[in-house]
Amino acid sequence: MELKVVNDSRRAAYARGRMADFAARCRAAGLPVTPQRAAIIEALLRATDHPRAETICAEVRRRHPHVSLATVHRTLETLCRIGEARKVTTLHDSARYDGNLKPHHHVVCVRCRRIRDVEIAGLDTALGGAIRAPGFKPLGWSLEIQAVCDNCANSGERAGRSSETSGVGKTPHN
Amino acid sequence: MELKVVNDSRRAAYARGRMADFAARCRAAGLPVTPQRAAIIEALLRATDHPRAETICAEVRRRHPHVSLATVHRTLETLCRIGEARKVTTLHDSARYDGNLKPHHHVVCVRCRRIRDVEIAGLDTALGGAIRAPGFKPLGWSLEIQAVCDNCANSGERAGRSSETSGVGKTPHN
DNA sequence: TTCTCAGATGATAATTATTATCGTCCGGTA
DNA sequence: TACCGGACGATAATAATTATCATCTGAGAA
Ligand SMILES: [Mn+2]
Ligand SMILES: [Mn+2]
Ligand SMILES: [Zn+2]
Ligand SMILES: [Zn+2]
Repeated sequence: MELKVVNDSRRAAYARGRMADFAARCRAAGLPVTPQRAAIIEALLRATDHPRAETICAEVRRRHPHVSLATVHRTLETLCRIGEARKVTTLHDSARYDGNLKPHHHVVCVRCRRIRDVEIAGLDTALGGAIRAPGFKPLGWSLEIQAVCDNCANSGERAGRSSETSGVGKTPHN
Repeated sequence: MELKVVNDSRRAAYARGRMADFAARCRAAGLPVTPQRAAIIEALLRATDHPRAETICAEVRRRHPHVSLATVHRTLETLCRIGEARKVTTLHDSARYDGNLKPHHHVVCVRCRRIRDVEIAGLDTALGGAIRAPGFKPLGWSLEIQAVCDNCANSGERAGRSSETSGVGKTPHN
């Protein structure tokens, strides 16, 4: 299993491609194309470090000093909803603790935020030899499986917060 | 690669074992053994769903109605620091967004919270066939590698928040 | 082009989670 | 049993996010 840190040099081309049809994709999603939205996706695509709302806001304000931080928050969630961005941190709202010290991984229900332990035989052994990220000293790793639990699947209701749709797509990984 | 949801039935025995030497391990870490600490670790070990501070507080208050929520927060962080618990959510403090829609994973510096993209050839293919968690409909997954970046390793300073030590251990996974 | 309006934005208040402060209390040791 | 440093409870402060609401604007209709 080969690990490599993604090369920044390809980002520019990727970003340009994404910006090219951004307006069209907005309209396809039924959203007006506002200058704020364009500036925000542009800043997000330019960033290589998975920025927070406030960082993006600061970046956007260099050209559009009037934009509100609330708009940046709202827009980022909107971009996640229409699949133009994703949230790296699916469980950032409140800290969750674990008393189980044995190596294991987690499956998370994106609706009710239930978290259950899972063991994946062979994964840790396979990764153990492969994790050599240049520029970083690895300490450990954890796999999070995003899912919908049977409870939530049956009852159409949402027990969790608003972020069900953000960050997780249909395709493997997000 | 075989995935299985961890059986609850083994939890009771595990919890009993952990409680047995909890006092000793506290003293070994130089911490007084207070009734609050015992009650909190007990509640955490009893829980199977990776509770939040407030949930644990509610549970603890059934027997000790006087405990403060602040103490529960403090104690959970302390337990993480001495390795009696861990935080499932290493990046819960503020949301981080990603414009890169291509399947990839992340390496996170536990000090400055820098997040970089990594690609791990073969991982997604290997997991794709294996992810069948009973009770859950999987939507996707993501691997987070905890690490210390070279910047932080050199400068002994901490640029990030307090949670460097919590949640991540020396051993693979955490 | 001008008109119209649903929805977007900005300003700001409210909410939520967490951490800091500080006076009092107590576990551990002599 | 008396002492002391750290832990606790109460509460204030902070940080991130979300809600509210008056105003503005993108985009289709005329
Ligand atoms: Mn767990
Ligand atoms: Mn990424
Ligand atoms: Zn659920
Ligand atoms: Zn760092």
